Amino acid sequence: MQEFSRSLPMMLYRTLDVVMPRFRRIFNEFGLTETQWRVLRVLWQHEQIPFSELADLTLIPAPSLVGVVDRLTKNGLAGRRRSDADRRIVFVHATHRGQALESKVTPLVDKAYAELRSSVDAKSWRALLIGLEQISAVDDEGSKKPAVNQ
Amino acid sequence: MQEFSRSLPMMLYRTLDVVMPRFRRIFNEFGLTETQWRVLRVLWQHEQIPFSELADLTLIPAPSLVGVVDRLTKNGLAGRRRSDADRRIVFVHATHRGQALESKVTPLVDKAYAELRSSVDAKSWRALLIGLEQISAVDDEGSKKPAVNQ
DNA sequence: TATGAATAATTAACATATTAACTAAAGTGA
DNA sequence: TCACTTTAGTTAATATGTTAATTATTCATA
Repeated sequence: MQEFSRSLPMMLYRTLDVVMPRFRRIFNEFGLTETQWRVLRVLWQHEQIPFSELADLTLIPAPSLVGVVDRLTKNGLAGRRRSDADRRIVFVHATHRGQALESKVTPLVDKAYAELRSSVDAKSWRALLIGLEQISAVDDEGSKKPAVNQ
Repeated sequence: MQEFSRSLPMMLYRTLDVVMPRFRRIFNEFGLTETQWRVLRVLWQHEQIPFSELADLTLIPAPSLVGVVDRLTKNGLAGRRRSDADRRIVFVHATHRGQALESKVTPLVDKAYAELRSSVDAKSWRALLIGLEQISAVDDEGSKKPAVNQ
């Protein structure tokens, strides 16, 4: 695998290590973890959303998401309602307090994101996102779960 | 932050979600976790290495690495020796059993890596790595720890 | 309509991440 | 040499990730 530290996985991890701390500092100011913020970020654009869709959109594995929603609920930021049509489905939603956070956190996050983006030239930035898009479109032959668009 | 699912962090996480499962399946065949493999991968090229350097090269935070080395030690794959020159420093090394794994795991990992790489055209692959390199060179103004090259 | 397959969410067991605090050892200067 | 600071590794508390198994429903169909 060539230079280990230059392998794709290590480059991805290193990039996250450089990029995320600035965002986590913001989240922590509001008593949120990064994962909790990802959940709220999605809830803010959905009146309510099935648990499994929430897992897909946040990229949080379902077993982890159970605990995340538990803690958001305990902190009064989110809640659950079981579907009447299909009682297996659980809808998750943001409470008023959860919704109120959006206007406070979002500006700071947007600002940090703009700063990050401006620290790299536009062409490289675009090339990077396109490259990530391509790789993440590669499907894993060995995994059991078929791709969504299959 | 534009389309949330197209933001850089989410694209990075999604890419890892697509890329890593194929490798983890290999590691698991040998009773290794991904993190344990990253440690061994580095130990295989160092007779012994200071704990803090191991943390830097594997990108594993020190508090996590303590437990990882503990478990590798318990499984007879690695060990610790405290430095005589500076008794604060702990050297980590692979045992014979740990070293023996290299020739068994590496071919499978190399093969999976080659397959992944061949699933994307060479130009995009290079652009991607260059983009990651640039972003990971951006230093975080707010973080306490100064960059190594400062 | 009873029954086996499929689905959604959860639980369980273990490993790792995050942040802060702590201990032991070494370096520093009065 | 003593008090102060720094460094390396570790511990602690909490949150999340990974895999496999479980529970409750719903589906499909004989």
